[in-house]
Amino acid sequence: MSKSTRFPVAVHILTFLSAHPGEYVSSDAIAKSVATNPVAVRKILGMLVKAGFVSSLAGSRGGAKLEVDPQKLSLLDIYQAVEQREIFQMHEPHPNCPLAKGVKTDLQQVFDLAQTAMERQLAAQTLQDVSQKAVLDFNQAMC
Amino acid sequence: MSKSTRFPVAVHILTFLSAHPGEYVSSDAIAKSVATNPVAVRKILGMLVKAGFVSSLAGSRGGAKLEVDPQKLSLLDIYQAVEQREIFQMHEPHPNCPLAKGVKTDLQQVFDLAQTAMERQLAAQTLQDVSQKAVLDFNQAMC
DNA sequence: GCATAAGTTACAGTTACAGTTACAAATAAA
DNA sequence: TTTATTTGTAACTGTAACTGTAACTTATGC
Repeated sequence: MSKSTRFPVAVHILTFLSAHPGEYVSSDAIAKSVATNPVAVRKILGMLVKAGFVSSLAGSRGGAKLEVDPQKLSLLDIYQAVEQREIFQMHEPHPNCPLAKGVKTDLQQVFDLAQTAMERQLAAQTLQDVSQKAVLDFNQAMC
Repeated sequence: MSKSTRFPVAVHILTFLSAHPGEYVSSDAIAKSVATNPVAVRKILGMLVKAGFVSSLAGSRGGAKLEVDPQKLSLLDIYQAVEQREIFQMHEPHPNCPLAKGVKTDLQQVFDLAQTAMERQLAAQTLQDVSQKAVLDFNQAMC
């Protein structure tokens, strides 16, 4: 796979916003910390706005602002907002082969179990958990 | 991600082999059941040979043969043989930003926990578990 | 009006996967 | 020994996704 880094970038963005509570932060400022370009940041910010985690304001002195409590935002929430895909993807086996049918059914069940186990771990962590230390460090020495 | 279907295809291949114990099966026959082409099957078979799960024989009446007990081969074994990638990939944030550093460290830990939880589910299932029913169906009605 | 900034679209570059073709090497069977 | 079969591998193509860049529109504050 050419893998997406949308999920870690989204967490990074939200952490950045949580370090500036109540302020509108520009995609340009965020892009510097993430080490990417403002358009990439805005694309992901758009998904976070759709999910209701962030609000944005166009124009001078505009930007993005965190709209939820970092303690109440789980990593699973973030993951599902920006990365809706499932980990495993089934292939499309021969439709008339009974062996293929059996494999498909059983494997899909295992895939679901594995995905759920993974998601349970993400659900157990909040944005606060992963951003608290980072924000403290940040406030002592800005980028 | 453009996602790989190597893992489910590998399970399918191994199930097919387990339905023909002691026989050498050609990549062509397997390809028909998987609904792909023989070269794709041989590529994955090559990984399974490297992992020691399968042996192969070139030439007339050659093919691939299962070399392990389906009850002792976990889905995690198969997954790791054909799909070495990690689910989540970190981005490369600004090296001098303390906020970025903190996020990176904490997120990596969460990624590891989530990946481990997923792998534990795969480790709990054997090839036998997912192939048993399929093989029975298959022996009643071949593809 | 002007500067700033989000939002969107379009395009190029990169990477990964899947499928196909081709061919050398190995092996069994005639 | 010759022939047919089959693996193993390399090369190439097409497709899809992600990233980065540029250009443009829209919205807002000064």
